Amino acid sequence: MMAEAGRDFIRDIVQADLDAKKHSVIVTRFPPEPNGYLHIGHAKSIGLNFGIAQEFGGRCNLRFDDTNPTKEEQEFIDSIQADVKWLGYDWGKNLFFASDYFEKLYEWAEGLIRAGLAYVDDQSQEEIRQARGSLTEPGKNSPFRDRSVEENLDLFRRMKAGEFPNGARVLRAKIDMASGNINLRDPVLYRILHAHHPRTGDKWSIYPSYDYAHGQSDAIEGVTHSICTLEFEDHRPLYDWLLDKLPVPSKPHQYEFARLNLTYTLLSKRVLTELVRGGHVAGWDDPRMPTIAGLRRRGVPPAAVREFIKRIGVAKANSVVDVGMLEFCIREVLNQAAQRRMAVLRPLKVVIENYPEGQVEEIEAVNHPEDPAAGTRRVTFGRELYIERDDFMENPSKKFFRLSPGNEVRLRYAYFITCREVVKNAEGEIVELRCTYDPATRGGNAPDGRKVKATMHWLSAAHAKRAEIRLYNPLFTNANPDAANFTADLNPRSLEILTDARVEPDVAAPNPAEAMQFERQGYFVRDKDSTAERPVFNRTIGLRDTFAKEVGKA
RNA sequence: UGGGGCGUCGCCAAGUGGUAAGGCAGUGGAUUUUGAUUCCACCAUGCGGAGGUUCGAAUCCUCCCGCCCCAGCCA
Repeated sequence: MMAEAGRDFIRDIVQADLDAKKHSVIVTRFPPEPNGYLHIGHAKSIGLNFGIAQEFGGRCNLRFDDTNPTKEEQEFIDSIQADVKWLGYDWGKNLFFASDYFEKLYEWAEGLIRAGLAYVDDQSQEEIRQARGSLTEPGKNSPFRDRSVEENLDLFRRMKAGEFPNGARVLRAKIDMASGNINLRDPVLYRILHAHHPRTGDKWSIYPSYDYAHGQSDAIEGVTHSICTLEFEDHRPLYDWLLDKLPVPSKPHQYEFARLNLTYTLLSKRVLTELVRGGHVAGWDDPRMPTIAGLRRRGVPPAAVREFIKRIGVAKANSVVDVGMLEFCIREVLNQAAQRRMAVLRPLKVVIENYPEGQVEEIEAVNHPEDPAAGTRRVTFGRELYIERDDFMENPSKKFFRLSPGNEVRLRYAYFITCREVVKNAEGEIVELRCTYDPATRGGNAPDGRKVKATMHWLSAAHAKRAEIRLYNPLFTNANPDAANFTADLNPRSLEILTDARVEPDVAAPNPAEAMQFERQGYFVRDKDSTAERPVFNRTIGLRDTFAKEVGKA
């Protein structure tokens, strides 16, 4: 049932390299910058990198790309590790930081200067930008491009010593200001940043750029296949140039794949950060967020995320995956794993008129219809019950075969009941149903073989526990939300809170099973906001609902 | 209009010259004490377009069209 380990162009390359004996062991790495929480897009990269390491008997390093202290925080370093672990991946002892290599990177930079391949540029940021040219025009050489090695070395050392303010100078690679590839127009290797780094503190006042740090870090770690997203394709010539000029211990190769996009979802770090900062969601782990923390709190099992990652594949074409694909994977995993319980989200009282007042009985219910090993439990039946408001229609449409006046239905595991009377309040709202039951149908089958078209869930009014249930809908109303103006596409009904729901008593206990299916409703998990007197449940995902679809058509 | 990529079913995605995998969605049906699950069937004479090469082309060639990325001292 679970898909086989996928095959894709990157795995094909890895296999070919192995066949050609280019490497004895495959080394990959997942290199997040600790400037935010991980989201499902990162899960694709994690699944690819750790997956390849597993499948080909290699290893995958977790390396933090912490080269910009102005954006990075310990909180993110911690959350990222927790999220990768939760997804089910293990980097073992291979936890690294680009900042571990600052000393070596600096040494190599001096080497570049000595070789006449790098220079200190005194131009302002604006001047550098102007001189870079445009997409169609070549750039101009910096007036400082031909400084002597001695002067460059002196200046670079003083940059390191903290003698100059932020932005005063940069170290640039001397490549080609006329290159059609703008990344090769003397890219910045080091910038002055008087900033506190979460790991190196105030030791450094210059920091390497991504382009300078990344490939060299890969080389130091012996990474064989450095896998990143498409936007770095243009950086590969620079990646290779540096590896070629520097005395690195190994020669990694960079490969690029298309990042994940999902319908009704935005995955840019900028948008996610604004969603949190702007109070549009309750935090990085808000169950509506596409973050790993959000999915976890929502009740999505890690196996479902892994399954999803396998199913969507890896390619170079930009694409937008239907979020329905993720939902399918969640249901697939949960259907097998989740124990069944009954919960009434929007209660409607039912009084069984011919059931003896004060009488109560215990009825056996199975915990999982396809897994006898999950066992059974007892639910209490009595004269006063709650059923789902949606399960009753006073004037039923032709396709509605749940409860309606005069109609007989089955209460799951219990009895057949027939609706005899609808009780309304002064406003005309239905407040109670008077029904009768057939004692001969105990357990849910009629001895005379008579059939019923609907089976409904229910709860004893006296025994059910009150609970808060949170229903989640897509954060955006637009299948392809506008990242530049995302607030316009925000779904005002992304969160619906039901405060008067009822659940079986045991699910309200402090330590219920991880995920549960509330029968005929969907999959739910207990939320961390729960208290002893008020348990809270998140709806992870609803069940497939072809009836709702039918109603929608009409 | 410089450079780098990408275009195969509504959505993902295999395919690498021998006559279009698979999954999701959808549709029809069977089973069902969850309108769930499960099961079965259907769902691209067609591979962005036009030419060409070939016995044979999604795969090779030419031209064209469309989309994405790059002008941070972000990653």
